[in-house]
Amino acid sequence: MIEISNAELSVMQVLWQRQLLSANDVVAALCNDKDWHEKTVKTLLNRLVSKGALGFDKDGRAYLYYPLIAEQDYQLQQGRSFVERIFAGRVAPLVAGFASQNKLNADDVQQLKQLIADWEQEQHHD
Amino acid sequence: MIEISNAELSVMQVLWQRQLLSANDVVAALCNDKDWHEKTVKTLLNRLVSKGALGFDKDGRAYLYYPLIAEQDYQLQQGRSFVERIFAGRVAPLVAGFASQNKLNADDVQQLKQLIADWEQEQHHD
DNA sequence: TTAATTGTATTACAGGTGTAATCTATAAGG
DNA sequence: CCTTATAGATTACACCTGTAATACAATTAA
Repeated sequence: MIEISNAELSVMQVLWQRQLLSANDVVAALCNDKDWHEKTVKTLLNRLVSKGALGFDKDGRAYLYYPLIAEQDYQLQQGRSFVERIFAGRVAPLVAGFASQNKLNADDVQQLKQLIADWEQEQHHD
Repeated sequence: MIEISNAELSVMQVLWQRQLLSANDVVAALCNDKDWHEKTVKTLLNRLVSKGALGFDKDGRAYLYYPLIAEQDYQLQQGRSFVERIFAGRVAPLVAGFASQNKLNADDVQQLKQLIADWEQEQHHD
């Protein structure tokens, strides 16, 4: 499994949102929030290419980067391994934590209800 | 915020389960599953003490270790920061991932329903 | 009382990470 | 053509982490 570090993840997130960006595009997108040097971002791009997380097409001298792994896949894999490590594999206690900190909103609850409904439907139809 | 590494976390988990264990107790508890050298576990104990995650009482020449941070606090903090990083702060998509991989069981669903009921109760009583 | 054992403390060392600076090759400008 | 700016490639460097080995101190055994 490809391991993506924290700083690298920020770069991936830019490219998950809009693909085929040049290094400078990525720098521009990131340096709004982050206070990173251009060289830092280029290092991260390089490392991500080495790791097989990004590919690129050449556009003259510059590269246009794109993700080689889908954000959803990454989220699934990370979610599973995180919940495994920290919550012994049970997701409900994590949600309980959010609830206890008032970090659930109506949207979340709506989505959760739908998930539960679907799950029960699935059970029933077995 | 205290940062606890992966290997260190395994040590913390032993001490969250039973406090006031000697280094050898921790080694014994861990070396059932993990294939770690005794020295490795002692290094981890040391690092955790340095980080302020563990304290100890002396028992003669040996130390008896105990956690200085509660597992629940750690879980809350990690849960929030993980969901923030990977899921833009929304917990429902993480649960959706579990559902999609058939990693929800009846217990989880029961707990989630209860959380939702409590949440709605809370809303209603505002 | 000296030697062996056993706890903790210190040191080791390679690979990953955050955070760049420098090198090198090429395209663009004069 | 020659110089400069600029793209990616290579190198840097300190700190963290996984994974111990070695050093030191005190207790126990002989």
